[in-house]
Amino acid sequence: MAESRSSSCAERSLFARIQAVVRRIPRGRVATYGDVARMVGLRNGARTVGWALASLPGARATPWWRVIRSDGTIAPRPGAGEQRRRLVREGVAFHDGTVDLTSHAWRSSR
DNA sequence: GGCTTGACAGCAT
DNA sequence: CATGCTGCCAAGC
Repeated sequence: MAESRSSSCAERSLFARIQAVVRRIPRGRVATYGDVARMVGLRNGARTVGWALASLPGARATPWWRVIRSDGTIAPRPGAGEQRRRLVREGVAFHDGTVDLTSHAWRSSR
């Protein structure tokens, strides 16, 4: 295989791919960084996903707030409070500051 | 070219 | 249950 990881038919930057995946998350559901990473083709690129979301130009229509940690907690970053507020507003149930992934973990059909 | 940083995940202590 | 270290991927300097 000549292709390494990039330079393929759909040469979309990880940036665009990650955004696309995050946009696919239905309202009232959440996904973890590791899950999103796998959806874009990375096995352990959870950090890469964080990098992409952190680099978001302006969020636009990217529901970054639907992306949380694998523990069901929210990253300790400025705006985490708002993130939790948005999730709650969408119908996500929090349990002692933790999202109930058992009920809200979004499973993409790959 | 290589080192550092970053919205992480998983395992060991 | 809390803390620490390592592994992985990409961008910035």
